[in-house]
Amino acid sequence: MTLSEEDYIKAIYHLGKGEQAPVSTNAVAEKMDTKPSSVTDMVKKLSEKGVVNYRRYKGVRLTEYGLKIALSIVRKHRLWEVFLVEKLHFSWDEVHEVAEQLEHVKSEKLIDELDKHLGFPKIDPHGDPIPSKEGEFKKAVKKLLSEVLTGTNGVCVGVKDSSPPFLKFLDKNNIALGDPIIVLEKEEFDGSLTIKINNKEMRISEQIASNLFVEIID
Amino acid sequence: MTLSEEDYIKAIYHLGKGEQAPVSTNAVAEKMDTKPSSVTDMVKKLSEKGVVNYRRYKGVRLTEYGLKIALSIVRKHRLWEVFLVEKLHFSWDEVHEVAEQLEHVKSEKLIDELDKHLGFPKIDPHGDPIPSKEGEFKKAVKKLLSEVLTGTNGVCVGVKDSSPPFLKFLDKNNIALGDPIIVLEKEEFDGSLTIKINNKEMRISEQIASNLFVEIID
DNA sequence: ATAATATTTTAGACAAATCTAAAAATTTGT
DNA sequence: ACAAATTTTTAGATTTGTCTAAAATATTAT
Ligand SMILES: [Mn+2]
Ligand SMILES: [Mn+2]
Ligand SMILES: [Mn+2]
Ligand SMILES: [Mn+2]
Repeated sequence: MTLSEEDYIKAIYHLGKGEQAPVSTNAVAEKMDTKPSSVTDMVKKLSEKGVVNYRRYKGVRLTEYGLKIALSIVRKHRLWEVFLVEKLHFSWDEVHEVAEQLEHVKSEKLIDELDKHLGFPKIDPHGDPIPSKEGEFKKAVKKLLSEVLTGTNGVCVGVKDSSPPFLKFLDKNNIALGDPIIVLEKEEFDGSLTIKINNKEMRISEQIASNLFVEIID
Repeated sequence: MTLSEEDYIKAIYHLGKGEQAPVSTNAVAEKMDTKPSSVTDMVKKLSEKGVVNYRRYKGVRLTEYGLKIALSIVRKHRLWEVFLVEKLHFSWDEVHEVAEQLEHVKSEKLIDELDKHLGFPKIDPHGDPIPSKEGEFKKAVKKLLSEVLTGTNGVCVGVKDSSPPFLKFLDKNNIALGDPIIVLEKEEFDGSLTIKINNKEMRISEQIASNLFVEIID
């Protein structure tokens, strides 16, 4: 696969939320920052190659083969992210752009040895699971902070939005993955929350809460 | 620069042996495994960009700007080679192909941190010097084993040919960089040498000797 | 010096990935 | 149900990097 094909496959995978729903041409175009006409062309090519199922006007979805490819790219992307943070002291908001390039390097040995070098990590710096060589990973049981009940006791385990601005916001407010969180109060009016994190009380907006994943502790 | 442009710049650099001599179209074509007509096209484009000086039928040479770019690519290539050998347990004959891809990843921080992570190495696994961030490196004082006098006492410091077959040959015969070498005898007839390496006597062909660099110890 | 040979460039074509503008199909609203 | 709005596809053009075949230039040998 070319670099471009790989990026399309990954976009279709992410938009398909696992694999199921067919993905619209416009959705892919938006995610890839291209025009819908370009997507149509590429999707036809990927269909020829057996990577996706496509019927015009009906959207596109990965085949089993396509899903395998997608998972191998995601695996590479996330392993490189771990490498950048753990070994090269990147912060979690700086890794995406570089991993976006590194994920396309072709060498099975490279990625296997990298995996070993990193101690076979199971999640990336944003809390997302790293697929195994065989494409397996357990979908974490996590919920958006905005959707849990008042009084919930949990641990911060991931971010939905992993753009630099959001991640920098979390850093600035001393919120990191692994931190225990208690939801003290939910404000009806604007959806904002009062939480206790690291033994410190703070108030966060609905927008923040709906981009933070927690694992509930009972 | 695009990936392709970068590979052309690197090829012109290597063929130019430092920088001086103008490089022929055919030489670049051979090294890049393309057709001379493709080289002409690319060289025109690089000339527009100020990367090379080119006058038709007269060959091509890097500008000062072009040399800077070449050195930064060579730096990346060799740092990645060190990484692969030191951290990921690649053997020295496996690294070139992968470094050929990794050298094109764009991120200044990435390469600076990698350099630090590796302890600021000065040479790559094949004994070639790694340019500094500023493009400086000292040209090692090394000679081809085939060109030293009988009785010379030296240390194996590099290879001219770094293709897998040659490197595997050296591995198989227990010849590694850093090994002390004494030239016991030179055979007039076929240019073969009798050497003492690691306290073991062995005979090597002219072809081998002309691809091994030694640093002479007086 | 000139002919033969080798090298290099030009002209024209092609595949990949993209774009714009217009046409076709689908979806939505009344 | 049908008009309007939206989405998607097609047609045709563009850029990058490549190729083949032919023409131009340079080099070599007699
Ligand atoms: Mn990518
Ligand atoms: Mn990530
Ligand atoms: Mn390369
Ligand atoms: Mn090397």
